[in-house]
Amino acid sequence: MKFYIIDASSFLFRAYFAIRNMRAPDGFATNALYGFVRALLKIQEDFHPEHIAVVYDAPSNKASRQAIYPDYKGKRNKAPDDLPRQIEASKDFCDALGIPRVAVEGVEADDTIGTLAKKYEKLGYEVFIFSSDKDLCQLIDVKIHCVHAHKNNLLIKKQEVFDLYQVYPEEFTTYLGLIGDASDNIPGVDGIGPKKGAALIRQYGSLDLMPLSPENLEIARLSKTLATIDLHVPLPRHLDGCEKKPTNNLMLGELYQRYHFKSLMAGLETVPEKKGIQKPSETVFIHKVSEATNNPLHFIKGGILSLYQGVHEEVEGLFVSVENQPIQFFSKKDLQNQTSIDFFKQSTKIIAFDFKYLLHRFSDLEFLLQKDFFDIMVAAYVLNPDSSLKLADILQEHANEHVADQDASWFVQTFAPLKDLLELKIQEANLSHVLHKIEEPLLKVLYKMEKKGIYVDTAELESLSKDLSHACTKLKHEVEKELSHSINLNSPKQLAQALFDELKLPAKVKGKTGYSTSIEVLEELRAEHPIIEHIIEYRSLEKLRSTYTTNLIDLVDPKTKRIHTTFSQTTTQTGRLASTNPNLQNIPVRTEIGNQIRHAFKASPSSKRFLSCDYSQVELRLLAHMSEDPNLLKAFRENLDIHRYTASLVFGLSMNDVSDEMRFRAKAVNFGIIYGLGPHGLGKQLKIPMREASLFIKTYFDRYPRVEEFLESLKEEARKSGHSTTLFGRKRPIPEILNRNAPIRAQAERFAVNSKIQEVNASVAKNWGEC
DNA sequence: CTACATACTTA
DNA sequence: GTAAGTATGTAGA
Repeated sequence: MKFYIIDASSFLFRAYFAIRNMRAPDGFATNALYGFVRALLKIQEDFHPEHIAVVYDAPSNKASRQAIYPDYKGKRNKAPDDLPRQIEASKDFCDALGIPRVAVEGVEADDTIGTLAKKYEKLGYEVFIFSSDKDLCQLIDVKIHCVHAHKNNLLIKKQEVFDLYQVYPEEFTTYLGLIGDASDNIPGVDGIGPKKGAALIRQYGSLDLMPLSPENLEIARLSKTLATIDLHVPLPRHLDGCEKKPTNNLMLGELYQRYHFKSLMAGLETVPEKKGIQKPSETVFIHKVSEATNNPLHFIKGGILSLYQGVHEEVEGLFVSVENQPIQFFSKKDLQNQTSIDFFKQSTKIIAFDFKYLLHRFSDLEFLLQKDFFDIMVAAYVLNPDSSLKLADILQEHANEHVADQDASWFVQTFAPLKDLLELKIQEANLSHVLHKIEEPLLKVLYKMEKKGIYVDTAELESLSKDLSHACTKLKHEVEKELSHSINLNSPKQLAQALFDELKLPAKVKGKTGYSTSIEVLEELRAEHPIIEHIIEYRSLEKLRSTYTTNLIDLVDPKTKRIHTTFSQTTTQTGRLASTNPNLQNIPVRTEIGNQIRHAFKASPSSKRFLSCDYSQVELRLLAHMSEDPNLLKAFRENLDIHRYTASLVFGLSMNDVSDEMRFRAKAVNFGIIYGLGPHGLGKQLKIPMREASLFIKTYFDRYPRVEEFLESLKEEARKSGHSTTLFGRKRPIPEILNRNAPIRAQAERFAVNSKIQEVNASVAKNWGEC
């Protein structure tokens, strides 16, 4: 037996903000109403509930929470003017659809929902609560679940709550007590957010055991009380049933008419037909058929398989299209059976969208990596790194097909013709080498790297994390002592107020939201006040702590005890890779503590060596190669210190006479050149006047004349063709190169200069064997 | 909740 | 002054 509870305000509020400008002919706003009705219809269609209730707020002005904390729900009281009428109207729709409504006088919906859920749980029902209010997570129990209707009916059980928040449902009120809840105006403890809150609960369990100041403990307790749902609301006796009654079609039709819901009106009688690609007549469900018969699969000999990952009838799996065959669907479980595996083994070629991700998700099919494959996402990226890589957009752009629907079986049958189109365009654009010789071999390597993961010594990170925590707390206290009040140093807003309003330090740089407190600004203020030093140190340490210790530890896979990053092959404008979850490309290295973090990456206990390799000055070497500048070539041929050498040329001294300051400046120019930097930028970087910087750059080009010519040729090429091209033919559109607005044009020129150098670098790194 | 801004990390 | 990603806070939908 299942019982469904719907949180009316959650749906109404959400729709109110999500849908714009919807009105009935008489001017009555209908945006929230429409979204709400759509949601009810969808729930009805998806779940066919027999026992169900829609719950409404009915708080009086003396609601109990306001008695405790006058500001409670302060923000929510500013409900928009045209919402209350829609809330009232929504009740008519419930009645027309035969769905019981529940509202208890003087009681908020949360409390009514909680009481109802517990009551029906006791009666032996499995309870599903539809709401996007996270407060309700505290109700989740073995037989009570929440459903996120806006996230494809995502079911939230105990474990999901933990996955989302790192706390269990029974700890949820404590959690809210700590972190607060902005939408309900529950204050929470200052400076404690989801991460800290969860960590405190993991470490100490209850509020009383936590190291909170008496003041904060008081706030946390009060907040917890406010966030706790009352499970003993007096329910009216007639609620015993909560049975769904038949829909009153006549009444529903009238309501649709009144509010002008034309699209829904159509739904009363017939289902509208879809346009575009013909929907396949049939999807064969392997998991159903294979149980019933012995020969379920549409076998192939040497066929091309199109694969697309998706969800069908609430089962995750793979849609497979073979020429002239019905679409076949394999659930994850199906893929473990040998007959299925044999089916895939017979194929000769695979067409997929994001093949690397697909293989991670269906690792039983890992062997497909050995086959000839074509990845639609990667191909579209090679053609144009700037365009959208969503499948629907690719179809639109390259095949002029409108597939707005997210129906996976529609997508998968477009793969074969789409592949032919993309392949043709790639040949025309001379990009076959990039796709087939660089990106496709790389995809396999990346898959293996991600799967293998990298070992990291978590004990070392834990210990660093503790040290950093202590150091940060101490620095924070020092700052608070000076200011004589508490402050959240992570808040630029609070910091700016303290520095520029309270301490009256000179504010210079302004951003969109107020005065900047960036590192450059703070460096300037160093001498002005002793706390600046503390703030600078806090900043860098807190960054290391939050991003590179705690977060990194969380990302160690419990099964493999290693970190498995995801490399994105299709993100950057220049052909570089990007790394996420975590980003392993920006592990600290510059500072002492940064280095300690990097050293936690080491040989795993079961291996002997950890090998680290790096190209030295690869971009400057490429610049030397492509420009053929004699001086730059000489420097690399003779293996000189390139920055020192540049300084000796620019300052007209022997290498031995170059001072550290001179080398520093030359280094800035060497790097700056690669980024297309001009006098303004160099001046800012080196803190010298623009005139001086300008002269500096001029001298630089005098000594490296072919470099100047080369950079100019890059801009010229972009002006002529509208894009940057590399040695291998990879292209990046640079449309603004002829823009009449000088700053925009200048930026486009910088893109043109940098893109080629960075692109060749990326291609060399991606596949040195082919270069 | 989502999107943006700020600040910081790397090559 | 190019190319990225993440944590955090904040405002507006």
